[in-house]
Amino acid sequence: MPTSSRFVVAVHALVALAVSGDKPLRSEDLAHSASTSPVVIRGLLSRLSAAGLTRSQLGAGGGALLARPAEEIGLLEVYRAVEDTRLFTLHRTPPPPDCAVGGNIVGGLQPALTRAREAFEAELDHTTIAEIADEVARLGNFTVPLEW
Amino acid sequence: MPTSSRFVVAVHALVALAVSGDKPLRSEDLAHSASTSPVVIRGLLSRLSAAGLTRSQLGAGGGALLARPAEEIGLLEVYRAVEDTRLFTLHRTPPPPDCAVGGNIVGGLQPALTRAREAFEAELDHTTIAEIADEVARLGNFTVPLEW
DNA sequence: GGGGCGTGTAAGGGTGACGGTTACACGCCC
DNA sequence: GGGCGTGTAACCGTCACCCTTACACGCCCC
Repeated sequence: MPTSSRFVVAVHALVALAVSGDKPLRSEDLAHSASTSPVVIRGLLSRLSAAGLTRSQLGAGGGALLARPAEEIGLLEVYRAVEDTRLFTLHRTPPPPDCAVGGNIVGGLQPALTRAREAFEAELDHTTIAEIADEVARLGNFTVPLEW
Repeated sequence: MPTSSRFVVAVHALVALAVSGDKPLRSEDLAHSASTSPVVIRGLLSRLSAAGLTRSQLGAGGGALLARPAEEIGLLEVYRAVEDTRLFTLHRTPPPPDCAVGGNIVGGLQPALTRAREAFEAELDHTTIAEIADEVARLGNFTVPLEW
């Protein structure tokens, strides 16, 4: 399955906003930085602002800003805000309920799948946009906020 | 993205084989139990046998069998055997290296993504086909091996 | 030893999500 | 008020997934 690149691009955009500080960034700027199109970025920002992670300033000199300090934005929130797909996909058509295995496999398997998903999410929740931004600044040898 | 249902269907097939005991099951039987087609099942069995989890008996009365005790087959092995997609998809086209963020985001983000993937895989590795089979038998109120 | 059963694999088609593009209405700052 | 930038809809190309059909091969049973 092609999983979507939305999560990584959304983190990219949020890190760019964190690095930018108080200066709003246009969707065109973010699109250039992430090698995608402004419309895709605006679609992501639409979801992120609905989740309370960003806000937008209209008009000339406008653009996107973080709605909260980068230290308070965890990767799990970002993941949930932009990713539609589930970690596991069940049978395309449900198995027959009158089958000994088919009728009980979903119920029997679900707890294990849930545990794996929760372990995944808990680990994502441990990291914040600020940590990623700091690491990017360290790798790129620059300081936050960065003047473009 | 539609993620693939291969993992769940593969576990379904392996649980059916575990429940069946020594009696080989045809791809047609497994397909019926999982509400899919025999060709899809054979494609999964092909991957599972390549991974050393199942083996096949040709000819009349033939079918698929577990190559190892169900207690020794972990869900992570199954996942790796049949699933092609990655948990995270990076930018469709790589970000520009000369960008302060674009040039370092992948390197800065990778460790967090790896930790999440490893937590996910470690949790999957804790569960075996035998445990799922036991739970299915409990829910279905039957005993293993089951006569069909 | 031959007939038939069952596997393994390839090819083609339908479906759905994703990402890109174009287009356009609205709101806000200069 | 003019222009900048956002927000959203519509359309399209692409790709993985799953299903179906088809067929060659290997093995068991009679």
